[in-house]
Amino acid sequence: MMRLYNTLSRTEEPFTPGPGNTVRMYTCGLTVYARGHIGNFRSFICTDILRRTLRHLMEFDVRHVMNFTDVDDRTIVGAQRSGQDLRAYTTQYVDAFLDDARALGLEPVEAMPRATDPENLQAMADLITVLDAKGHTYRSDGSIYFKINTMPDYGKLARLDHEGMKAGARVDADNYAKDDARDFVLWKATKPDEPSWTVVDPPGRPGWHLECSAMALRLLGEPPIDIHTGGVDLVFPHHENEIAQSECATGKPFVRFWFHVEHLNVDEQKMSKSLGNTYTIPDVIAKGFRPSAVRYLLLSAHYRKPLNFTWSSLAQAEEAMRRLTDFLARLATVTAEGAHPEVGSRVAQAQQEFGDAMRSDLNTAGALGALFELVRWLNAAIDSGRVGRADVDAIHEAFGGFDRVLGVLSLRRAEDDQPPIPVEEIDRLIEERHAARRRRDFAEADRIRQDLAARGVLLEDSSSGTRWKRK
RNA sequence: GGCGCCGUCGCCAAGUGGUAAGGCAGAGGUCUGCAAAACCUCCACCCCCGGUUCAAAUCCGGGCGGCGCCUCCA
Repeated sequence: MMRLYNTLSRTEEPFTPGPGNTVRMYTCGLTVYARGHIGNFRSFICTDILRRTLRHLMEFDVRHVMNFTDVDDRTIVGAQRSGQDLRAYTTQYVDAFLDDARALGLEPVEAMPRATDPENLQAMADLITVLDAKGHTYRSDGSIYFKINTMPDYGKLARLDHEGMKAGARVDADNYAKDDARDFVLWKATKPDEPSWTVVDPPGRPGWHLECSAMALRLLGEPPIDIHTGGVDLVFPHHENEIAQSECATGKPFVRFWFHVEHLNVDEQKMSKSLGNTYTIPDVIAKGFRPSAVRYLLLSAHYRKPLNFTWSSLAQAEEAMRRLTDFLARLATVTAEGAHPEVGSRVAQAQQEFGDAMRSDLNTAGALGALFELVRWLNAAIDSGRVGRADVDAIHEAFGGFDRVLGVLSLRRAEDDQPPIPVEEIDRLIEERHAARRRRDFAEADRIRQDLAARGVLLEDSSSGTRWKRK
């Protein structure tokens, strides 16, 4: 049994899918007005870990939808400024997202709808029609609003009370058009030079919250869906309003589990574009780090805790990964035949600990702890000759299982498979160095190693030969 | 003002009632042509003050400090 924290109840609850063995989940994806930064990707990576745990550890089927918000104030302004059509403008950021997602090892999801896809706009129009019929809407200045006071339990997710909002002294700047400051727009009136769609009367463009409800209900079927994910900043108003629209339209609970990922901070402050403290994957690569290290760092802390990003912690992640990959590479040096029962039982113990940690509300740090303890034990066993080829097969299988959940070792391996120097040249230089060492010309041997190191390839000698790795 | 998250070794980070996982960095050793890698040893009374308990980092109360949301935001 897996336990998962549910924002709706503010407690950890046992998780099982709804009817059948299929988990239906929805993730609020990126607004494609700019390249996503690693703060955005923290939430996507944590969601990916959730997805992988459900699939590969719990062995559920998963139907996972992650959307792109490709129409809002920022995308419209961006498109206008660049003189591009909205679709063309947003597509470049969709593509950039897909590149970054691949670099970070995100599993492809079952559907990635865009808000402006015709079938999604139609779904939004249908939702408005139902909400109209049930008396949850009103029109004002060409926009269509959702009327909060038609929903008795509005606010159950964020648990904000009206009094608190009033005392906050910060009120919506354009609430003059609304009956109640808390009412939100379903369908926005557009200015003459803005993109507009006619599926709804009056023509206009989608409100942000409406998109997600429409796409989730269209692509995931009968509510309630099992899990809905996003960053903590989406709890209010976005997710609260999704609940309002969806539940008032369908008359059923919208979502069973709300999964929210805490922020990635920089200098103890939220990483966000408005603060100008963001880093993208290309930024990280330009600094000499690898996407796998970013993935490792972002998954190494619990998803419900704030994580402060520093270049130093990224470097630490890089080193931690190196320990794991060095160990896996070392397995190739084991040549003895046979199997050792105590290796098998130690591996099984680690698998148990790993699974227990992940099932406990995705305790990735605890799971990594189990992994490193196993690595130390196995390294010692190899040192003393207590590991055979048959054990190595079992070890590889176990690590394959760990990595189907973490998705970081294979990512690292894929990066390592693309060394800065052609493999044939590395092999040739290693051979030359061997020759030099055989004639005890250590000056030449060291020169070759230093030359390779300067070009990003490190050599390690051992009794079973020399192996290379990327710096 | 309301709703939340958080404060554990130099750094990162688990643990949420029985006396502190793991990673990085550091010190000493083993191994080694050198260098790595690996292994061994060492390295924390858990923000403060009360309380509950045989027993608290872990529960309760009160502080102090950091952050987020309440307005577009992963």
